[in-house]
Amino acid sequence: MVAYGKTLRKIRKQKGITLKELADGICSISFLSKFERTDSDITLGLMTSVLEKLMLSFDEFLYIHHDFQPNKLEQFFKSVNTAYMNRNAKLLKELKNEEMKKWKRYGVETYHWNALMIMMLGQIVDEQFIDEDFEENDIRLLSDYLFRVEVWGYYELALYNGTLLLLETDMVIMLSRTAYQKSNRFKDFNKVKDAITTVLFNTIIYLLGPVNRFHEEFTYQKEIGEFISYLENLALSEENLLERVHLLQLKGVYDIRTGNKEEGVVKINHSIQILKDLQSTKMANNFEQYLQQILSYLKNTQL
Amino acid sequence: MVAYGKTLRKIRKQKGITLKELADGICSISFLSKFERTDSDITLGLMTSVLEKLMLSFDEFLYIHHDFQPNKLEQFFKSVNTAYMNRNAKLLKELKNEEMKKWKRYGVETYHWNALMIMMLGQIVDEQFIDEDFEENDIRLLSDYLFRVEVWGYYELALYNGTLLLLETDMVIMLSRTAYQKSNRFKDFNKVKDAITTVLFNTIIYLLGPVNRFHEEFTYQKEIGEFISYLENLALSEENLLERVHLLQLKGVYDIRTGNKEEGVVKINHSIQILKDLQSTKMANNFEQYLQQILSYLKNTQL
DNA sequence: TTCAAAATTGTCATATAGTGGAATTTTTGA
DNA sequence: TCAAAAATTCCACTATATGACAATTTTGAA
Repeated sequence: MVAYGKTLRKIRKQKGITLKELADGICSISFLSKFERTDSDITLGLMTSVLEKLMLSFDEFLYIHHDFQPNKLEQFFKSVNTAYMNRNAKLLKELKNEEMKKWKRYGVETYHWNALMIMMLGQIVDEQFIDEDFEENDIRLLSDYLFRVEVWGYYELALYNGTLLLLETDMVIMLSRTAYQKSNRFKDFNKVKDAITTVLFNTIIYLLGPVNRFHEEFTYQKEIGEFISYLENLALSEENLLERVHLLQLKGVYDIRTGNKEEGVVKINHSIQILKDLQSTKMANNFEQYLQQILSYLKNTQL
Repeated sequence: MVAYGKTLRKIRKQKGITLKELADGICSISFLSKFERTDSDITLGLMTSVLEKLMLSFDEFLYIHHDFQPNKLEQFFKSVNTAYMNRNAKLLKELKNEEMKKWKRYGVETYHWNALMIMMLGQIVDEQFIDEDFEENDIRLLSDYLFRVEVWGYYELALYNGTLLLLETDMVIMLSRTAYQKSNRFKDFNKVKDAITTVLFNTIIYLLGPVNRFHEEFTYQKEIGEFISYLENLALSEENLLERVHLLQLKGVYDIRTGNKEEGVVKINHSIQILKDLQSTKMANNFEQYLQQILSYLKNTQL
């Protein structure tokens, strides 16, 4: 049994509410007291009523309970992502092993997908990463799962975001389309909406390709247009300035990629200027570096 | 008992997981089946494990359960806010009466605060709004509550945001300071962080005062500086472009308010330009209107 | 400090959450 | 189409969540 009761008592006291007031109309005083002292667990239905009366959402309650830390799911993706960003292959391996263990213990495939995602990220960090746990058609199984799930939530989106880079182009196009369609009902739920947005941005970046292939012919005009329209649909609200700046930049890259070099450079510089104006220096620098990379590459290939 | 079980079954099926797999290590298969058929409620502890295994947060689960609608708390503030924005006094009155009823029934003060907040908003919409339910020292009780609560969560911040406009200046300064300090631990919890940010912006706007008092002497330089520094602290992350634009605008207003008219106009125009560049037209228009209002007022008072 | 009222805890009865395994239904695949 | 296997439900039983009320502790006003 988890010690949620103590957290409840703490919060109740902080708000200056008595057991009687809180219990009234929901459950008996003595039981609430017992729950708060962790002498008993509580039913989900009762807990719902109690939190409602305290004007607390479940997530806020759990956030406090976990000492102001996000829930386990978010923590998982956060720690994987941090390890990946720091190119920490050892930590990634540990995280992978934990998930493999859970998979073998419970037989629930989700733990398997988690392990797979970590292995795929590990492979980018260190070419020697993949071990006996990885089998050739695992990726196939993973994408089968993603196609099969009828509603994509935060989990599926985060999972896909972690694996997208290593999938085939056709697969990415189909899956990203699926992702958008099957997560659409969450569009007013910020956490999930952000994950969809990330998928769409990553897809566009993937389709534009790495800079050292910018001289090759480009064939994804239609698809990029499609994903941009999804993004505009989603982040329609005027308040999503970050998304709008990012989109402006990517439209610039797209222009360059499709031959409109001058127009593209103008757009990218414009996005950089806005970031500088708002003192978002790091992001501005990243954008600038990327632009320089593109320009110097184009110069070299034209010689 | 609430029919959470059906939602669980739906999600489990969508993810292609069997009762056996999900129950393994958590509870018996037969019980999980019973819960899913709403033949039994479930303990909070068990539900936590189940959701963890499904890679779902409580909020996401409840969001699905409520047919992709936000939780009751958010819905409450949302509906109050919509009614206020639409200047719908009748609807506000209904909402108020509901909260009064709950207050009288349970004796829990939170419902009283809700009713008070609605009455205060109602008073702005319609001067005849306040009725026998409102007593002179109620506002006092409300601010006492806000001072007393040791940790401000989403509820307290939303409540304060709804009442701030009608409080005395000294009270606003103290309460906003309290709000910032006592909600600080939530700074990584987006929903609450947004509420803090709103409080701080509203406080700054409040302290700058209505345009038709811009000729009066200004004495809140120190306080505005304090609240701006809180904001910069909170929304430090480079990604909060909206907050940065908004802050730029308010710094401009501050400049004008303290005599630096030229500098202020430059800042505000800059913020407007950025919004226009990003096609956030409505916001740009609002900023522009506000600027025009200020300028024409200053012109008139100087004649 | 004292004492009554309010708030909380303890005790015991009972309703129901939760288990194990047999029975039934559904799915699979030859 | 039909067994065999897998998944789910049913049923009898146990553990524990929950309620009623008495006992105890805390609060706060005099």
